[in-house]
Amino acid sequence: MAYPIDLSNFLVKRNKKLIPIQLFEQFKARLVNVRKGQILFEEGDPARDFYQVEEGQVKMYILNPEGQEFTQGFFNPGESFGEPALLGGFNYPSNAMAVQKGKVWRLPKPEFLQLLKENFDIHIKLNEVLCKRLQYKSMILTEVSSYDPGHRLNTLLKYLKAKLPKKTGEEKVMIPFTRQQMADMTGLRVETVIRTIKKMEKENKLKLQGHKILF
Amino acid sequence: MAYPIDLSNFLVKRNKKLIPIQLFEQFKARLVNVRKGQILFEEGDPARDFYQVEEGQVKMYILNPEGQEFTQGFFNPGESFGEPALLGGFNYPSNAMAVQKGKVWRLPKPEFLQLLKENFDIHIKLNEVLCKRLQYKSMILTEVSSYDPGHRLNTLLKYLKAKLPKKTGEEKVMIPFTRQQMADMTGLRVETVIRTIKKMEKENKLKLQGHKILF
DNA sequence: CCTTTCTTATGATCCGGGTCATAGGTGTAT
DNA sequence: ATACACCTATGACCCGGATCATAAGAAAGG
Repeated sequence: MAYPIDLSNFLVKRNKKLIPIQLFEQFKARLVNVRKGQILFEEGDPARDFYQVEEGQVKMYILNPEGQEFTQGFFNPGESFGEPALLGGFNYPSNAMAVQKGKVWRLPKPEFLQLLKENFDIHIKLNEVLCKRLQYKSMILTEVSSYDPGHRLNTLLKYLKAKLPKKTGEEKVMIPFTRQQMADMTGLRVETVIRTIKKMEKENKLKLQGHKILF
Repeated sequence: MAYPIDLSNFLVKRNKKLIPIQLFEQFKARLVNVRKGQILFEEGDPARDFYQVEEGQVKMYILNPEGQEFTQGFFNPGESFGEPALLGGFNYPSNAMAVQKGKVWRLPKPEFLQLLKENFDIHIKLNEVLCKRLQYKSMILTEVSSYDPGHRLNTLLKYLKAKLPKKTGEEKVMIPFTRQQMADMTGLRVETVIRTIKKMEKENKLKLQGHKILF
């Protein structure tokens, strides 16, 4: 289970709205309030709507029978989620949960397709989003399939650093994730992440400020 | 290195052409001859063209520094490849090699975008392809990150079985892959695949006919 | 304030799958 | 027929990360 800290700026650059509010309104999308911990859909559910976060944060994840979680991704304001199942025509392969209280746009598939048809630029942006997600998955897959924990975490941190907004002047960024969350993203155990992070500090691959990771 | 057996019917249903020849001709795409083993692009190359297999088979893969291969996918006639980098705007994260002699369509990005703009149905089909590829990656990622070899191979075989053309009447299909190739697809070692396949036979999860796997 | 619940942390143990060595089987090319 | 390159197969060994136990720090909520 995730620790409820604020993860709001993360995994994809902010202020990159796929679909603007005005278009949602034109196509009569619904803006739904979600409470913290609310499940939006579960593994196996059929995909009928397009979803985009307006406020808050959504996590997609799967649990294996032993209860271990693997995080597929975090989605922030302006970002859509669940499109693969919608456009690929299959049931959701994972769960979606609101990490915190917020608002989410829902647009039924037929209206969504019409919207794409009438807005080529958005359709192209959607392609871009899907492609970047494939890139992320390929990267993680490569790591998980053949590298040791140090390499895996290094790659994850590098990726995060590139996505996080950089404060001018400082060359290191603070990683806004707990070790448990990094474990869930890389398929490692929390103890392994803890030990590896310590080792990486000794090797000067990162700095620790209290428990916070500077990379 | 891959063993040059015929893998022609595999991983995605056949006869599903994304873009028909007539459209390629209309947009003045080039039909390029490729020889067996030819590299079409390599990790790090910028993505400038859209590719679709006309004849033969293309493999995308990465090699880690120790030389171990991880297969990202096989692409058969009618299937496109390399679109993520093209549409996501990043360099190729992996290599593409012709597994056998064949022909490949190449269409520069600007013309490709124009084609999509004028053909909404193809744009939607492209989305579907990308989404299914995401589905496959998520599946493999889930397996690799938290399951044992038996579970991983079972999932891979289940997936393959669903994609392979089924002969009516028979409930088992023959898996057209070597153990090395299955290892490259699941991130396992060939010895582990061999041992696990044998164990699965004892557990009646599959049948062996000589060395061929019936699932 | 205190309690709860999540965090980070560290040591001990264990075992599954990687690694290495060796060998026989199978298909293709010459 | 022979050679070669890749395949399947099996045993021995080992090590890295999972697992389990335990505990102290930090944050959230009443």
